[in-house]
Amino acid sequence: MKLFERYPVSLTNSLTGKKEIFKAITPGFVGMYVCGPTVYNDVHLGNVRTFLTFDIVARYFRFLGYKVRYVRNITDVGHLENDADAGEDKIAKKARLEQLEPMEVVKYYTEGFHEVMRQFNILPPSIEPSATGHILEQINITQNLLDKGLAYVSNGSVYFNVRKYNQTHHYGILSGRNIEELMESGRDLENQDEKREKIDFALWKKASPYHIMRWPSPWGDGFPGWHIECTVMSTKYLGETFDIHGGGMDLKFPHHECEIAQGTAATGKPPVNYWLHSNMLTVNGQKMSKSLGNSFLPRELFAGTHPLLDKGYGPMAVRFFMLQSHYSSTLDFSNEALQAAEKGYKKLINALGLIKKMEAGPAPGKAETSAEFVRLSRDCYQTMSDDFNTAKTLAVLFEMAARINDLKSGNTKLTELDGTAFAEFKETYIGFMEAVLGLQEEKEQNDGTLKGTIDLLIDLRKKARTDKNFALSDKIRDDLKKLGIQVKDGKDGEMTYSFE
RNA sequence: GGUUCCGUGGCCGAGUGGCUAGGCUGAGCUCUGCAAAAGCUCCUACAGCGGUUCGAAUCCGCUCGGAACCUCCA
Repeated sequence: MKLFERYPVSLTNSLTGKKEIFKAITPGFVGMYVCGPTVYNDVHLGNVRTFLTFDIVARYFRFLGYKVRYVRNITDVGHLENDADAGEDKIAKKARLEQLEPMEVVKYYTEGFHEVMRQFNILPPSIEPSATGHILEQINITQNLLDKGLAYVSNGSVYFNVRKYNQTHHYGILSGRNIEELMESGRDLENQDEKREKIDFALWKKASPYHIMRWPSPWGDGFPGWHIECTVMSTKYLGETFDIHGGGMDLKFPHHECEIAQGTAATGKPPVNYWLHSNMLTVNGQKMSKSLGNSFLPRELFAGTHPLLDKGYGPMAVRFFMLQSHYSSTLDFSNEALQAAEKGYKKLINALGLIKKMEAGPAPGKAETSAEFVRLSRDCYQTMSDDFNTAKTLAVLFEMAARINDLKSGNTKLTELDGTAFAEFKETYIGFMEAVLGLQEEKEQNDGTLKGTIDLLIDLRKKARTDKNFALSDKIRDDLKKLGIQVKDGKDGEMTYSFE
């Protein structure tokens, strides 16, 4: 029996607002699309949270034995400033401001994005398509929608006819809106006389003579609208209907709503079975965003240079911090919370190091103790299968860590466990820590010289303790502590150390 | 104004009808030459008011407070 049959995953589908049992379109396979970054600027921590959420989703599905095709795009054209149809292209604007080729902007920030993903141990997707690499497909689907009468050409641009679509489908199905309300509440924007209705959105935009990003099309030189790229790239690599579409909560409307409308209009089928939305990272209760000026850059966080931080935090501590809450809840970012997370993270990592070195004997062990270890192992699967509840899973891992420390200190003897129970426990703890949650040891910044020097001091301290020269042994320990190296005395004279 | 969500112990945060979440902090104990680490114990909460129910943090209503979306945003 496959793991995913034993621990079926339930997830909250934004489309229905309910928790549903996940059923793959093709048994054993998962197709997932996630809206990636627009590469016109540095990614901040709020962005990281979303990509972390779906990293966990992909990792867990794989861990359960699914074959996952995870597509996450790079938006390198078409994402407009201010308003989806009247503003300036974000990439083009940045390129103009910095006097760069658009592709220079794109390359620079794409690499920056990848570097940040690596630092947080967020695994790369299976396919990372870019919008500019799919101009033809975007033109084709736009033509398709025109042919079906669901789009219209206006002054060299092409717009999706929302009202027409709404006659046979529900525009607003995802965000719980109806077009009458939208017509009333939407803001009146300038330069929109090209559109028949203000809720219509651009599939293709005509390029002004000065616009630097442009492609020829049946409607003249121009560039694709924002929403269409995701429809094109998701269906191209995952099929007309695929399993999961993810993204940040703030993309639910209008972006994902438009994707549903376009996709459904083009193929006659709903594009996605399960919509997943990750909630926002907040600072003092407010959404972290570039426009509000309250965003943190990863490098500010690592170095501790942001005014709101007392010190720097490693990417793994931050990863742990984010995993302590459920992806569907907002998470408030604060110095205190981060400090607490750092300590908790170290506890789990310490236990990870310990259990890796432990081996159980073939002894039959005590039934009661063995049963508890097995129960904890299964709880990990149960909590993760319950809508990827990483917070609950961490709670189980903390219990497991306590048991590991018991084994280390001898409170529980390894011989009390039967071999299979211990093996399952060990495999589960390591698997959930590393493969599922992606928590690993922070990269040590020390080299061989430092390590050798510390080992020498430790040897001297051992000698001093054997000689009962506690003044000297304490001095070595205290002075190392001042340098940020914590020496711990174990039983039978062994010593370990860790960096703080 | 419309749509949606949230308000949990000193702090962060799970939890959607009955059973200890967990982490951090603080106090105590055990272990230790002393520490650290670790284990154990304690501090035990659900914004307010009303209702449903044998029973509610969990369902319903109202009030107060906060947030997101309706404009680019992960």
